[in-house]
Amino acid sequence: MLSKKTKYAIKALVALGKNVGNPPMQIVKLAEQEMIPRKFLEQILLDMRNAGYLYSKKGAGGGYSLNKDAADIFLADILRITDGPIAMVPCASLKFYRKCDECHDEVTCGIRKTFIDVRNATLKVLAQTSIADVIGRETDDLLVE
Amino acid sequence: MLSKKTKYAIKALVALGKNVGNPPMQIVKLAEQEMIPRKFLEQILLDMRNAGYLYSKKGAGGGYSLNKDAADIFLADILRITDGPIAMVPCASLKFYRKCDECHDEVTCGIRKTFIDVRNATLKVLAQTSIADVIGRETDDLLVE
DNA sequence: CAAAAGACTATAGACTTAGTAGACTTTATT
DNA sequence: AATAAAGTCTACTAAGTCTATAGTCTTTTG
Repeated sequence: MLSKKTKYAIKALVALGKNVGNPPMQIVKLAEQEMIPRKFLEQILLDMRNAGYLYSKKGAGGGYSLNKDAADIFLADILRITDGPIAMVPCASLKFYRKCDECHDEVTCGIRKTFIDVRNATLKVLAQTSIADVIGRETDDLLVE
Repeated sequence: MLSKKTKYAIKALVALGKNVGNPPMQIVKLAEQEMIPRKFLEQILLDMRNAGYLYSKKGAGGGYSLNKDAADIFLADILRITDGPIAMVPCASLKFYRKCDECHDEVTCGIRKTFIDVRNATLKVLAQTSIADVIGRETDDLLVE
């Protein structure tokens, strides 16, 4: 399951993506608008900022804005910051590889092979879906009608 | 991340899959062989049994054996028993659907749409990979050489 | 009847997640 | 220069989940 942290992160990025062109958005406003606990959001935005996805400005008139094009921020990268590995077992992880405690012979492990397939399938979606795509999909239905 | 419970469940099923044709296997033996805490394994096997995947026999000479063909036991079903939903968000789950706390308008939610894609991609692998497949893949490398 | 095995329920401890608190720093405005 | 508006950073707490263990009960075999 996706953590709330990750969901909040995506929602915040989506909101900031829609805010492009306007002055930066304050944490408080973002928190209210997206119904995210303020201090929790604060931490999440910090992480996103430290990872280079957000630009922040202190002081009066400050706030947060995207530091990259929304089309260049991919869900896979966000998930890795907030939730860590995308693979379901550490030994199948691309970016957070770790030997499984229970595993004796990794080379012949049938479980591992299967979960590498799962990881690849998941990544095919998440590494290609950007915040811009998520925003685009929100209005899909409206466009069709 | 897959829980230990799920990993143990898969390992146990694989071991029992290899044991087909022999007398049923006792919990203690299975636990030792697969290095799984005995009482924990006990619970897991019970779950699998109650879900119809295992047959158990009490008393002297008793133990556990598969109740279905290893080719008819799919990882997706096992994961659902041990870890619950396969989707990363409840609102994208096929078997454990639940509205997301944070979600206002599910119909136009771009996040949901993306994670339905992820779920489908994951399921495409997990719902088609059986315990027999996992066993088969263990020896893949040996066959190639 | 005794021993072997599984069935079932409860509980404890460790870890993770979600959320809160507070003190500090930078910037803009007056 | 003073003040207020904002973000930064670290620590902490509460609740929940996961892993594992313990103990008692039931069934089956010899």
